[in-house]
Amino acid sequence: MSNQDEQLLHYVEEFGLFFEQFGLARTAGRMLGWLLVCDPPHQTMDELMEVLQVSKSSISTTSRMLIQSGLVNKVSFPGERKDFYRVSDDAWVKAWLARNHQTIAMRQLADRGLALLPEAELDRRSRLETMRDLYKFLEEELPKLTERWLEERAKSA
Amino acid sequence: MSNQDEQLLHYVEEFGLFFEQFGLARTAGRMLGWLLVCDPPHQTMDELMEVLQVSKSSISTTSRMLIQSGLVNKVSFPGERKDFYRVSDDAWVKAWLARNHQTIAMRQLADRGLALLPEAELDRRSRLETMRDLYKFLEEELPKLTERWLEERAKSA
DNA sequence: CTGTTTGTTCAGTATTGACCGAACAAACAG
DNA sequence: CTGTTTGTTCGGTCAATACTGAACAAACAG
Repeated sequence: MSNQDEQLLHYVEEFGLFFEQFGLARTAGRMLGWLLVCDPPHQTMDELMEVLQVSKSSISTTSRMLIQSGLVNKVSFPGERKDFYRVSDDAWVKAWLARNHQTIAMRQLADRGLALLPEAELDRRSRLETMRDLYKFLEEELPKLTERWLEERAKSA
Repeated sequence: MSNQDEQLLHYVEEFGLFFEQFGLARTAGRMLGWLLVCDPPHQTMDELMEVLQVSKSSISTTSRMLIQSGLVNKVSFPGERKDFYRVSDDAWVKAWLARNHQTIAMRQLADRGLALLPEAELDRRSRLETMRDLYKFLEEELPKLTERWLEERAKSA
């Protein structure tokens, strides 16, 4: 194994650990990391098993999850029986949009709490209102930011 | 127990489950949820034990973590030996800032990967560049958004 | 100084979930 | 039809971790 491959594998581990912080499975992070640096960009299950040193079943389960979340695509080629996996072109926009959705969920959560507190108890409501106001603001502003990014991206391409 | 208390406890459970999604411990989410709706806003360990039905040691560990993350403050009162816990005034801004920091970490992660790939292999670098470009954009724009929020907040207060 | 209140730390337990190997299913080649 | 390739599903195992109870430490009251 070349020196560069060794460094890349180390990097892939780092990638796995990083995404583990966010509740993603270790293997999912590693697979994503490898698919970002591998050559060619599309890889088979066998190749992933070999590189990441995990079982076929892990690859199967993990890839299904990554595909479900939109970060990875399954690709096929004529005359080739194996499936290939590669990172989605818009993987990171998808990831970013998923986080925007979380802010909506936060605002909704705050609202559900406020619905349980009497209108009259102003002081008691203020904590949840602070929460709701921030996430409401983000709920409105983040899509604009995303839009700006997509435009800027389209221009430079 | 009143009907409202029952609904609130249900809500607190919901809160716990929601934050569990993000890797936060169940109890931490429950505690945060309760501290958002309780009356008065400051609560003792004993009260939290009673309401959340968890051990003293759990409250101790969990509160320390929540204080560490800046979401909760420890408060005391003259002539009162017990400690009180309450949600921090700027808890949600803190939470939001923590997420901004994650985008920085993402950009750095992408850059570390790019450092391992030869300058010449343009195709191979493009995946990581896509990742880095988005998070670079967010790294620059999110602080501006936060700033706007703080100004708006200051005005209406 | 003695006993009580308050909070932290630690060893043990239980639950969750990621991973593996094997059995299975489906598609294809000969 | 038969055997091979490819991928999924499922039961079992192992590791991580949240939680508990008990022992401990620290601060205070009498």
